[in-house]
Amino acid sequence: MGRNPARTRSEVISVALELVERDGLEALTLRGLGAALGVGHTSVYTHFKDKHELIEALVALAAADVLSSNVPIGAGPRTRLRDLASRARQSFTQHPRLAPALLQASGEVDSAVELSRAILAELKRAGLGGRRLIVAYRTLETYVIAMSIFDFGGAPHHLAIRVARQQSIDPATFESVTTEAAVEALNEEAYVAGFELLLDGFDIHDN
Amino acid sequence: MGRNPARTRSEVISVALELVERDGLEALTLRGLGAALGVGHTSVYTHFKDKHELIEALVALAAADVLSSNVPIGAGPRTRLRDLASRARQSFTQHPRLAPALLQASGEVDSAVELSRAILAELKRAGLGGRRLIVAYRTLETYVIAMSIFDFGGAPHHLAIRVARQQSIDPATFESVTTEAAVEALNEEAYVAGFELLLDGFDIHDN
DNA sequence: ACCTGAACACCGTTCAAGT
DNA sequence: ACCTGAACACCGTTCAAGT
Repeated sequence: MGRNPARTRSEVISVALELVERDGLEALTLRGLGAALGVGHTSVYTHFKDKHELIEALVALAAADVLSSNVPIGAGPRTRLRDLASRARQSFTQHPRLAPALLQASGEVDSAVELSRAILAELKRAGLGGRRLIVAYRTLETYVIAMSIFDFGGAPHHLAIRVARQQSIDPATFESVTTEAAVEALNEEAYVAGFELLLDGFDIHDN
Repeated sequence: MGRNPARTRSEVISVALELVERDGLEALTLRGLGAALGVGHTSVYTHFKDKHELIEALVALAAADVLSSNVPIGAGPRTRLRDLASRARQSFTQHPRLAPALLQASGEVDSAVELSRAILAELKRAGLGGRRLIVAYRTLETYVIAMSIFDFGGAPHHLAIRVARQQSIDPATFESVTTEAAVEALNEEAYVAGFELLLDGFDIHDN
């Protein structure tokens, strides 16, 4: 009958993303999405051949603008890498409910590829080459993506609480480790500490 | 009617794990599992109140024996940590198809908690304390789990191929980076390199 | 205690049909 | 091009029933 007004592809994506953010990825349903759009559930097939293709679009959006420009031109390789990495971390963690999908899809996500190319370029600029270049590249890239996805998968918080409980940890330290805000801050601090140590170890400087 | 022979809980788990290893986690179906067991699909509810509970059991098994003893007694903290970490990495990567479930569940997995406690103990033995202890612990633990889960999520292989294709990389290097075996070796090399750099950076020695 | 089959409320996907 | 509703083959889960 075609009585309802038409939805654009990006309308569908953004409503789907809202649903995922509210109820989680596993709760995303074509039927529920149709209802949220005020449309029959089979209308989604106008824009996406598959539920899988829809999720791919969500992942692509979540991982987008890793390299949204304004990276300080003229900066040294170390500064550039740090900036690049934290931008990637940000975009990978903006939508934590998508983490499981990201885990499977990141090989196909354009912005992940962009990140890879940028990392490689900066490492070359820092003077690395040969096998050492390849290893450093792989370590840094995996570090950024894996640490970021994992931090916001929800696991670390429960883990911290359980560990703190079983260790005989003084109350102040316990508090500083198990509060949700504290865990987030600690995740960030641990990420930064590790990243800087890797940059040190691979001899990457701004020179 | 109860005509079929009874299945034990661990029989159910091991057959389910076989199915997951062959067809992936998303293909695990109570009905399919029942068929594989030669049993009505509702029989699974005898041992598990939920599909979720079944998957939790699979994850627990996959992450088990992280600390299956025979860690060289008398060894220094650095050696112990290296050993602990590689054992954890091994057990986390033995069942790559479970990676998505692991990502969500690792906070509840006993062996992950064991790993945490062991890491903390060794770091203390290495002389770390206060905030520095906490940060080092968090960085190392997340590094081991996240890098291991991510390496075997399947993403890196496709990523390597796409990047190598877009860079102007000489054929020999291309081959050394995109062969499946090469990717696996590179993942391992990158993991080890990063881990040693972190140990260096946190001043962890065998003393 | 363990298995069974029917039933229920849900899925994703296809398709002929409408505008 | 986009929406629709019915239909199909699947899900997980519940439950009364068997042994």
